[in-house]
Amino acid sequence: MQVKAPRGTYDILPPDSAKWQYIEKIIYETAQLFGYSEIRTPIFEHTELFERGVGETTDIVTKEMYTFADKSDRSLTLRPEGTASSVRALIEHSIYGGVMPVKWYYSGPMFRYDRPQTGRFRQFHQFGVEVFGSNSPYLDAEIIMLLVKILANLGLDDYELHLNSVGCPGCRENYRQKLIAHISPIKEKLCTDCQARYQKNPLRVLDCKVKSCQEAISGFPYIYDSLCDDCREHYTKVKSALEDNHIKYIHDNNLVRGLDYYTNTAFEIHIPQIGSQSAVGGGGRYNGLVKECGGPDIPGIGFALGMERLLLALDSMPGRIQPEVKLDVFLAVLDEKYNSQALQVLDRLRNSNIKADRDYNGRSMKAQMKYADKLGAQVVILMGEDEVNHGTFTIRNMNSREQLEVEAAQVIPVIKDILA
RNA sequence: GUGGGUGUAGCUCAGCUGGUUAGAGCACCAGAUUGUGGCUCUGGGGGCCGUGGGUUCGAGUCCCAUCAUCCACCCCA
Repeated sequence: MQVKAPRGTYDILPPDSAKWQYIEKIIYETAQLFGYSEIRTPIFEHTELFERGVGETTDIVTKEMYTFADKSDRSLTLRPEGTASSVRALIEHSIYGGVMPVKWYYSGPMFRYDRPQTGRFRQFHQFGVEVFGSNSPYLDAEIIMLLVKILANLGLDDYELHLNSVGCPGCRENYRQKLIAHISPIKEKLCTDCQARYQKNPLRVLDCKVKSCQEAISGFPYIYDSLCDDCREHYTKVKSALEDNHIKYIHDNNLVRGLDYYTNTAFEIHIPQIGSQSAVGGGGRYNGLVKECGGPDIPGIGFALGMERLLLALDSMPGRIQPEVKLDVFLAVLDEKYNSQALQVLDRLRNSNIKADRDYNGRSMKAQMKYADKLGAQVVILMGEDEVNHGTFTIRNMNSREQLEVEAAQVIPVIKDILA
């Protein structure tokens, strides 16, 4: 049996690869406009990093990691997300000793052993940003503005921005107690998952998708009401900054992030029309994470975008992108004795920044014309006995069907004129 | 990890209640007189009918398993 790509992985081939290049370019340029610089970290890390950084009780760590032992029996893990590596790099290179805040972006494949589904793969791609060294609520607002700007530049405007604050560890403990107190009396009404987890992490019950749980918890206290003065003030400033900048958001009391390290501001972007995996991006503040990973006590905030989901969203909104890699010039070589000479002609065209190609499979002239048409060539250059003898080339405009014979030296200007 | 759907040419699919050399459209290649594309016509190449078992005189068609894929749950980006 032939070998296929492993479950949950896939190949990105033309013409789809052009779509990827298109959205990557827009995203990187937007991030750079906001003052971010790129980092590239390893695709695998010590398993311990993710256990510490992502949280040992999370689903990601407990059941979704690609963990393996190398030949020296080190336990390594294919990265399931990008924040932990960023934090590790920040600490390892003592970046916090320099100018703060540090604004980074990254992009690349992530790995999670999940059941594949629409918008969910085992190897998927994320773009993310991280900022270290500032606790300003206006930075929270700016990072959300970056996220919104990226979506706008991609032509995506039909989305929902959900916002909440999960407070600091103090608020959370306070809230946890309140929640447990409220859930305990009616725990029989909850699904088995929630019954199992409400003691340890009652926050998870809030965004449980089971209807009966949602019904059971209606009227329950919100974390917003348990925020301490500092956290409440922080959240209020974030909201008003967004309002001042005309960013529409939905305060979502049920939004709690799945990763343990989040504090204060949490946000998610949803595009419902792409299916049940509607979260295109999400992030928040993680003020305790750097310290937790062995660094100094400095705050951080970031978000990640799911590239596959962005593509799904763009595909669901027709006409958003149609990047075509068309050929400028096709060189039809009418006699094989000019094969080598033809390469020189192509070289000259390409040196003038003209996208040019030719046939290598011995096609007839007619077949070469068809081939040129399929490649989307705007111009065909004919190179046959007549032309070579006269020191000229015949240039055919494929759109107007006009043809003219020009001196060798005039070929590039004439073609540039047609392409312009 | 749970539930359901689907696996026939590169792609989209047809193949009636099991019956002889497995089809269509699109795509690909070649022709329709001399060195000319998009339309049309003609011809051609290409399928261990996902894989492995089983039932049967006979299986693309029925049964089981397995793998893959899709949809949803779960989780998340």
